Amino acid sequence: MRVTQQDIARLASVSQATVSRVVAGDARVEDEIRERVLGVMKSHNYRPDVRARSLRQQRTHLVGLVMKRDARDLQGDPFFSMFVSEILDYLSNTPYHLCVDIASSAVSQTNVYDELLRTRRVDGLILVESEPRDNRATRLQADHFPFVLVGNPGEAKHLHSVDNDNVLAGAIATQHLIEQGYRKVGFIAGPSELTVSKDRVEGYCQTVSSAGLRPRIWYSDFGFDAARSVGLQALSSEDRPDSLVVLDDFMAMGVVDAARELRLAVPQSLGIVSFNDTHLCNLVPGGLTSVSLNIREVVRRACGTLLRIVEDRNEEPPSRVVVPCALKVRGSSLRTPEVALA
Amino acid sequence: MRVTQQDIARLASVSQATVSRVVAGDARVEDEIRERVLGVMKSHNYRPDVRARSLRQQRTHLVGLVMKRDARDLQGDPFFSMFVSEILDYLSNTPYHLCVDIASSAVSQTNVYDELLRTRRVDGLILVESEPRDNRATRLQADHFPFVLVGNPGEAKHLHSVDNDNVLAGAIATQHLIEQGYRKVGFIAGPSELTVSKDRVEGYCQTVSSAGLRPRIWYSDFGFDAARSVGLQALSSEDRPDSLVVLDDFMAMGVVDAARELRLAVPQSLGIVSFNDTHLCNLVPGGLTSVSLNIREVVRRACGTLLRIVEDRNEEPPSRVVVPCALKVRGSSLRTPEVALA
DNA sequence: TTGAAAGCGCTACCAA
DNA sequence: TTGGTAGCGCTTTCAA
Repeated sequence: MRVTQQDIARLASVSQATVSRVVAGDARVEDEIRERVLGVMKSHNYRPDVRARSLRQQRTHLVGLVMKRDARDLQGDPFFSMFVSEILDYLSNTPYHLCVDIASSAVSQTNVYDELLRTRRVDGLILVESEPRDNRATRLQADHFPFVLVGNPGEAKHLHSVDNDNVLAGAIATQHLIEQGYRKVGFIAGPSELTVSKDRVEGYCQTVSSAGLRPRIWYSDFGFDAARSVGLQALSSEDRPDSLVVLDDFMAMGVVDAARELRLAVPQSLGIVSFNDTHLCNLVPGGLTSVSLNIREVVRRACGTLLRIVEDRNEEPPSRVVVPCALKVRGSSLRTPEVALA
Repeated sequence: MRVTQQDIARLASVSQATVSRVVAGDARVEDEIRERVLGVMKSHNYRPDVRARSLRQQRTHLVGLVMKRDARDLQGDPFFSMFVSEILDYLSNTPYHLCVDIASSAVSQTNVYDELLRTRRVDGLILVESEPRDNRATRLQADHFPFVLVGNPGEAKHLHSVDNDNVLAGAIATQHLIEQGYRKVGFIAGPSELTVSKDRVEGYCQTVSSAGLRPRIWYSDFGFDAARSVGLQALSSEDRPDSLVVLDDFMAMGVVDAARELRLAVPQSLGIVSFNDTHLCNLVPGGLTSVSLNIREVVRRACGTLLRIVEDRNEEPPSRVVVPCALKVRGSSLRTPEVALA
């Protein structure tokens, strides 16, 4: 059977309350007694039961991550593993653990929300990839539930969020291609409801317009295969773009593959810029130019905020953190490679 | 304040025990009363508190995944995201959730073990990438704690495990290269203590020996960069191998990059075969030949077993499941491409 | 069929 | 400084 504080108390001839104090590191315990209790705890390999503690303290020391995407789309997506491993890295220096869930449909999403939060399974949530009219956030707020949105809160102002300026990111990517001399700059976006996608498209549109160019936009699902087939379609169209901004590295790899199939040389016949700056960028011959969103920093800020508002029971006023992004130029967008070497 | 069964009971003019029965779906409640209680529950948006339930039932409905690797190595590793997303996919049809942790050093590993298990944070564990002398398994067994090892249990027989036959997998990869006419077949392994690595090396050694060839083995850390530099080293050696078996796809990408830098054509001057058959395999021009370990099946069997032994309190006798693996031939190992097209 | 009550293991309050 | 004790919200006997 399991060893409880009651058992330790009996064996050390003290009250259970005293054992609790020793566990909590309370100073008001005589050294001699403390030693005795610690000795018994050690010899019986005692560890407190977090379930009881959670119930009592109204705190589980668990934070939830809800990815809003189909599990199959996540397959091999490096953004996901970067994101998760950065969270784990951050939490490993705290008493918190991570509970991951995934929700694709709106229904399962509400279920996850209910199961995770209303049941008090987790103390707080990290939300990613919100839609503009995201009812999750509204519901969480109504319940005064601690959460941090990684993404653009849009209209919803009174919430904690950490994000890049994705309009800017889209603009940076586009501007770079234009500066490299591309004139038919296209954009392969993600699902059209997503704010990340919308924002980058907006930055893209502003930039091509300013340059007197015409926008060409294609929407694709996430993932290699989806982007690959949309890429094939885009590159087979009559008015073929000479360069593409692609929503993320993984999708960009699909586009690279499409270009390969159509025997379009990158970057000569097709310039490519994407986002996230994951390891994938080094896998393309010559490298894939990508806008680094500094995911590590985004995650650290998000986790930091979340733990703070969890600890102070959501008293802290809503904050919005914008993490700067930066273009990482590699071969896929360099029509003039000698410049890169300079 | 939070709505409890007590509140519902008062509002519905019944006892708290009756509310509990309604929640549990107990048949012994009069229909009229059930309706009334359900009505109050709905109108007050009641959800049971899993913390209290966990304490009472001695069950958290949480399973733990402990990855034994440095968080930074996980960056962008598609194996990780495949593994996790398959688990999430499986669990989404069950009342269980996933708690992920990561441990690099032996110390942090013991901490994770203690924190997760002895504190009863999770009901059971999935262990991956064991070393041969893995004390985690021994400790877990001593405590009669439900867990499933994904990997080779080695000497430790009396535990649940799910695995591929990695000796066979190593042999299949090697045999394929030999059949393709490569004669200096090398192996870039992972950390030498790891059983996966050991087993595949063993299969490799057996196969090259049977073919009258000499083994050439290099050890590398996980990850793209580490494999890349070991690859550079291997391919710069005097007695350069004409082909390489690489421990996983991600590392293989590093080797591909190394080959590119050394201007070695794949597959003409260098044949490559790796393991896992992740999406990365399609990112290499011509494709990367890889041994599919059928991760989805491995995960499903592991989760299935784990939930069974969690539910029956570890009564089920230890089982070992071996999931078959299969070679997926792509361009990186095909010296005679026309054969592939046939 | 229903309610009263015990208790899961812990924290924290109040007395002594 | 220590012990007694009241819950945290729930499930599950045991009586009624």
